[in-house]
Amino acid sequence: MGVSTVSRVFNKHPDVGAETREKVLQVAKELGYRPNSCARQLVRDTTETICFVMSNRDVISQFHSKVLVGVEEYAGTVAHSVIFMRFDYAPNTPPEDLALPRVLWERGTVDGVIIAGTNYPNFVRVIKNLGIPFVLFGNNLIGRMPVGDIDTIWFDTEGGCRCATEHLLGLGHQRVWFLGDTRLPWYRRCYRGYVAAMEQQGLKPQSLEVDWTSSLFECGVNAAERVAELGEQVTAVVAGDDEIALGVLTGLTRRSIRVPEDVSLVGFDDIDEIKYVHPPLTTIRVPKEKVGENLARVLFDRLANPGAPFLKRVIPTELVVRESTAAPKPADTPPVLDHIDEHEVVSS
Amino acid sequence: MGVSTVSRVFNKHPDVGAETREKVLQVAKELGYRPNSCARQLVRDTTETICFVMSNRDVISQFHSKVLVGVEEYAGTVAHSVIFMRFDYAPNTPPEDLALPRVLWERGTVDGVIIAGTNYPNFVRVIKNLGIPFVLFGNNLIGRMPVGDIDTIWFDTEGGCRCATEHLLGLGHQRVWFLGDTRLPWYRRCYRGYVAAMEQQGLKPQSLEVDWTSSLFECGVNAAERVAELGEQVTAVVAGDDEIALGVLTGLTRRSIRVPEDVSLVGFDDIDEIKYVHPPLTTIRVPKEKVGENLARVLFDRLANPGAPFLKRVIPTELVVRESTAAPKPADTPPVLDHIDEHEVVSS
DNA sequence: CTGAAAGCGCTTACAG
DNA sequence: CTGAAAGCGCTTACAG
Repeated sequence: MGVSTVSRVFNKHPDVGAETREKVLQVAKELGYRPNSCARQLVRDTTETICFVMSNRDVISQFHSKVLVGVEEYAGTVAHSVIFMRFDYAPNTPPEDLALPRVLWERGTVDGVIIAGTNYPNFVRVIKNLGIPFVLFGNNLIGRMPVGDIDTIWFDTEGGCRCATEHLLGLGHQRVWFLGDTRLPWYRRCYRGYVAAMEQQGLKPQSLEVDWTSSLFECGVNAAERVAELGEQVTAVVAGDDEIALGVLTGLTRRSIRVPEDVSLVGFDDIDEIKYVHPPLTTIRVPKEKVGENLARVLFDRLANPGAPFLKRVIPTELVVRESTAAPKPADTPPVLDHIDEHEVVSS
Repeated sequence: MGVSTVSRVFNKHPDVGAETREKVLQVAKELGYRPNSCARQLVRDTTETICFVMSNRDVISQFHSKVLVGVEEYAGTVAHSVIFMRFDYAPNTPPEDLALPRVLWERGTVDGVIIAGTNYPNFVRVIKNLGIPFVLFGNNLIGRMPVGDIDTIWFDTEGGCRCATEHLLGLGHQRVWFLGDTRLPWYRRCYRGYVAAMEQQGLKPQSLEVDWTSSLFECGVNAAERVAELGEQVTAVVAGDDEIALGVLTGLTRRSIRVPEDVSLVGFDDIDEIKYVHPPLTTIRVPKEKVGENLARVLFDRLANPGAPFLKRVIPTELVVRESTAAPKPADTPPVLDHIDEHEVVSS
């Protein structure tokens, strides 16, 4: 019984005699034989593995958890495993000085890489120059970088935020403010969507100014103070993400400003937590697993077809209306006093 | 320039001439040579990889996110990558029928595996019988299984819950109820800790009965109804985990039962969300990254020393007092009416 | 349908 | 200090 026959049996090669096959399987079972994938990978020049790198993050956010699951799931359908790896680097390190982790630097470990987390052009360039097939999660890229010669997956921040703003305008709001750190590209995109919706209605876009050095939640809490100061000038706020919105909600609640009776509030992301708060937040849902699935799909497409044109794929986002948004109160109606009853009415 | 010299240079072998080394590095750079780890692994009979399997879970919980990070971090220190893999199986499948994923079944893919997620004895047995080095995260194991011949890592549920209960008793509570689905082993351990603390004080342990078929959050909400019915008979509740506690908090708030003024509440886990709620929950902190680190550490110890005695390591948990627990109100004092002011006092 | 042989890209004794 | 040679466990033409 030659070794090549055993190989054929285990690779389900068609032309091998039925009884030979049985015998091989039989003997293999008795001997506890299990093929060595490393040897196979060496000769076939494929690693059956991709790498999911999460750059510059200490924790796996809920978003990244779900993206990772989406990636793992899709990879499974094409018989690939996924290595999860964190990787920290400085934005300013010149590409030639950037020390890559072994998994990426060496050959024979991964067929391709998905670049997630927060990224900067230097790292992306290194991977590109090395010739490793990859796809980049675009939303959290910081810094100028042409994306014409790479594959990127995005979710639609601008469209989502525009939609959120339009939802508020549709409810009759006019004094809608934006809250987000517009120095960061993802909040800037968010802001653009907000501005587009406002200007469409001839309304003036306005941004709540806060100090962005604390945690997002705390910044939200602080922003609530600004909202309190502005009083009647703000009837709704569009937050750059749910964590900020959660802070705003907490800050407003502490000041007895009611959501949505006094101020409507909308977040972005649709993290699970916003179901636990009172009231549950209206938000823009990002299809996180789908982002992961697309990252993987595009990577495997690239692997299968290295010469194909590069892709920039944008995944649509979706408005989820919950209980934190309502029509603004008519200016001359006195506020309802009973908090609990008021809310029961709204949520029914 | 022989291939063995190149190998020596890249493996930092000491006895290689300085100028030879330089030349090799020089030429390697010019040619863009990068070693193939797959070939190295084949000859060295090590994969430089471990597998983190998360069994029977659709999503990566916050707990598992952090455990995974802990694992990845430790693995990095010993130059190993970690493959993240979900794996679903039925509890009742006989071990011999359990179809293992390739990564585990074949040789040469991983040196060892960390079994996390929710597990049953059948899968653990298969891995054990296959002879793959592994360590099991014990807390979410369901079903009877001797752990004398395997390595397990646990966090201390019973001690934590006992500590939480003692905290309440120390505040003067007597009518402390437990809430958790005691058909599941982790809540049962929690319950045991609660019972131990109660009985120590000569108090009768009592468990809130609810239907456990909905989500944990919903079950908590429903339990709040029972609390409302019981009225003065319950001054504090010990929840089996934070998600349940969050449900209880929401349910109580909807019924205008104040936490902690009317009822004290303590959770278990210390998930991030409980900082966003009002009041922030007292809970038992599980050191999640440390659980991950220990899973990895014990696995690599096992790899280094296959004959060592098997280990059951229990990671201590820790009480975190926040604002959801306070002394019970004196029976004859009328309840304070102003919700906001009352809370400001408590939280200061 | 089956087996002997070459070869994947390394590492590691073994000579020199 | 350096190189030729064997070998890791497979796959895949190539003969038969």
